[in-house]
Amino acid sequence: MKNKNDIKETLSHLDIFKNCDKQTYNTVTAGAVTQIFEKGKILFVQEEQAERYYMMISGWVKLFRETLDGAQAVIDILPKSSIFGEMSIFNDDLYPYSAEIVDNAHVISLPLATLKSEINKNGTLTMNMLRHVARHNNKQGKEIEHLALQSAPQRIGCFLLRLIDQEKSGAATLHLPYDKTLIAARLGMQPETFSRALRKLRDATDIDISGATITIENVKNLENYACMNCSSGFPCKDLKKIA
Amino acid sequence: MKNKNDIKETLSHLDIFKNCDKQTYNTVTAGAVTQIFEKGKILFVQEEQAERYYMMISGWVKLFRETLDGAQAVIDILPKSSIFGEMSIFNDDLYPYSAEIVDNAHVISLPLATLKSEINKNGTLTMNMLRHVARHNNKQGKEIEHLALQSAPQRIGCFLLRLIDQEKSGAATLHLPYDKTLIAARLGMQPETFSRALRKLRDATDIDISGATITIENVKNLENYACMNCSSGFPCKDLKKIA
DNA sequence: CGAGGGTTTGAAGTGCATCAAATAGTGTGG
DNA sequence: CCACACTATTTGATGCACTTCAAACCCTCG
Repeated sequence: MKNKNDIKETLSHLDIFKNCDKQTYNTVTAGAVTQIFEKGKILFVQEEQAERYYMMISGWVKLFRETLDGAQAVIDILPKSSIFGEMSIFNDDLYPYSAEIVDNAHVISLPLATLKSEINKNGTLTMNMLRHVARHNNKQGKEIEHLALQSAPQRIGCFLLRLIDQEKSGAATLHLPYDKTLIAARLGMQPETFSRALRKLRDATDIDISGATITIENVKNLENYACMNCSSGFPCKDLKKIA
Repeated sequence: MKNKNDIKETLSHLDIFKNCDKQTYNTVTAGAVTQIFEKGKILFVQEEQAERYYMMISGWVKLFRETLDGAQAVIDILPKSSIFGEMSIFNDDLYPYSAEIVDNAHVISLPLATLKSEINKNGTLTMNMLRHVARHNNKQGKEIEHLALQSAPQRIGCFLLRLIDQEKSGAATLHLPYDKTLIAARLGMQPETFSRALRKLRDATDIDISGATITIENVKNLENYACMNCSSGFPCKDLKKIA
């Protein structure tokens, strides 16, 4: 359990609060509360009146939209230290997507109203929001490109590359975060396609797969394969930086 | 030919300059010049050092990115009163895409440097940029959804709906702006696919096609077909609002 | 051990891309 | 005004990638 000071400490690392003066910071974080949610919990649904925005401390959330015929588009699956729901202030105060916890999670939520009113008053905060939104923009741009130009195995490769932390030239081991069906949805493909595409990727790049654990001996190899028809040069650099 | 006052007048309608004080406005628009370009003119290429941003007065520009293997992804094709290149200030001052005139055009260009420095000083301008970027975000989000969930005929239908100005329930006539090959690229499909998909759309929705002129007797019909698996309800409302 | 969800595999279908060629349109110079 | 050249658009045939439907296989957990 976190107390008030812990919460403030955690929040202070967020991009959008960088360099903010004490006063503003205190105002904006005033209504913060932490909560624990289990897998399956729906935090909010799209088009609902937006009251609060959220920050992940641990666990994973799925952001998605549903179409009239019931199909679901997974927009993103966010790890810890990501924030979401904050874009509602530019969307007539309606959530632009739904959010569901997909792995037991610890989150902080904050009121949108104070953020919104402070943005109108405080220059630094506004600049931070601007930078934040602009980055998000870049990320989405890449996403569009990937959907249009990459094959299923390449999209998986790109996804794996973004999971690798260190920039080591040698081998890397990682294990997949949430379940494979979800990853498939995140990458816009069917579970079956994911399974087959992963095998194809293995055959093409000498990565090793055992269950949810993947070992990549030669990262460069994977980069060559995955980033071949991506415009942003090799390691999709911009995508990794962004929460 | 526009003189200095005409230019300022034109620019004052831009979203990003809304409500700005005289002082700021004059500073930011100081280096504005208008130019006329012919079809085929490349204004700038991706990753190039960004010095200026642009506003279309007439004609069309194509924004695109090229991948390592030479494939081209058309990001957007913008009509008059759109601005572009301005996002470079959040992209390390490099243009995030290339821009090519696709129809003889009249444009105003402005220096990025002043915009950037003013944004740091002026609250209203910053807020405007923020709103601008946030809208762009919404638009891109929809774009991703469309790529993932809509069929080729549906994407064309959606494109047509966005071209219809009036919200009349009856018939609507419109003619396609730039050539069909470009529309196909904009929608992420091959020209052949476009041609076939357009026929399929015609068969499904009773629209009438003769050359570049399209008559839609029953708009609701088209909406039903095109927006069926789109999450943003019927007439893709948000997309239309944005330049 | 047995139930149930996640994952893989197989077979068949669909949609879009690609290659190739015919056709329609457009602008040119004679 | 016509013939030619050139480009846009359409049409056909074929192939590949991903989806869909179905069934088997795991694996975990009660």
